[in-house]
Amino acid sequence: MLQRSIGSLAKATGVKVPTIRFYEQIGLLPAPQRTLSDRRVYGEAAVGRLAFIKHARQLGFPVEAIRDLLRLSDSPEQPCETANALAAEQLSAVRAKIAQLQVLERELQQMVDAACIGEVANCRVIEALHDHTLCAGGHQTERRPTYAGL
Amino acid sequence: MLQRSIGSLAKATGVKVPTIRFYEQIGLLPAPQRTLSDRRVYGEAAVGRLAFIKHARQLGFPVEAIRDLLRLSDSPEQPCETANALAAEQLSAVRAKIAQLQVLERELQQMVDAACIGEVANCRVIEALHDHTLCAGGHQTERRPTYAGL
DNA sequence: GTGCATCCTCTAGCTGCTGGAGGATCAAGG
DNA sequence: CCTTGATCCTCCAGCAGCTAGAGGATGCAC
Repeated sequence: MLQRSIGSLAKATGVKVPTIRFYEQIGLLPAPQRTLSDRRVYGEAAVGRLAFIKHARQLGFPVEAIRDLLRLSDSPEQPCETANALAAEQLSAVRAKIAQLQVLERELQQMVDAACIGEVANCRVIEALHDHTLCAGGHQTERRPTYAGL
Repeated sequence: MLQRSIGSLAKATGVKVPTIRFYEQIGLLPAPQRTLSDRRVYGEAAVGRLAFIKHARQLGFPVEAIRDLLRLSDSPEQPCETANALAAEQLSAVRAKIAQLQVLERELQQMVDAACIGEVANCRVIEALHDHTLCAGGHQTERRPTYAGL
């Protein structure tokens, strides 16, 4: 069977070497075997697992959710409701983020549309930032996002 | 003129006390006067400045951009092109983020639509994460975003 | 005077990596 | 055999933008 160094695994998956070590450290990737000189040696399974992680991260799943998804993936006889729930949760987090950004987009658009040519004293952008009442006021404070960093 | 404690300023602006101290530390807010017992004392100007910062943060402006905007706001005889440019830059950053999230939204939607009822072995969600070719592949790795954290 | 709120500084933690220091090891060329 | 450069190791610091806690000093009302 094929054995890989960490650099080879990095090339195969497009995940950087320090990131792979980081995933091992936080327990997303199992600690691999080592050579006599303490170098990590990976089998083919690691490629699949790391690709899974990478894909999930690209979709914005937080690490804790990926941990759950990997556990599920490792035990295929389990019911898959949890996986569905995690995906649904992530979807709604993404949608919430989009909606929030669209509010910002509208307000920024207004600022940019009203852009002045003169001095800062008459600048609409600065003015709008000073006077919150000029905007729709729809943007949120958004502390402690419930789910993903995104 | 009205003098405020840090707690009062926090209440007046909706910005938390440690955050105010943090803004002072990174130089967004000037260091205020102190009482004999070393407590911070703010004037009314601080309310306006902090509200400005809060609003800009809500709009997703990164701290460095806010620093620039505050400098501009402090010297109203300057031309306001920089302010316009910062707003435009922020707008395009927000738009880019929205576009990226919409790609994720579509892919997650597909996953959720295909959600299975049985075991993980047949779970579409897990399968989609394993097999990148099942999705549009449009999502980016998005390392080192050029502008805002958002 | 007693108790609680508020303030102070300092430090560490959050997420998800990224990069560097300082050193060991490996493989290839001369 | 020796050198060179790539790769590997561990550990630690840093990014953004806060947030929270320790441990202690005041302030104020009853």
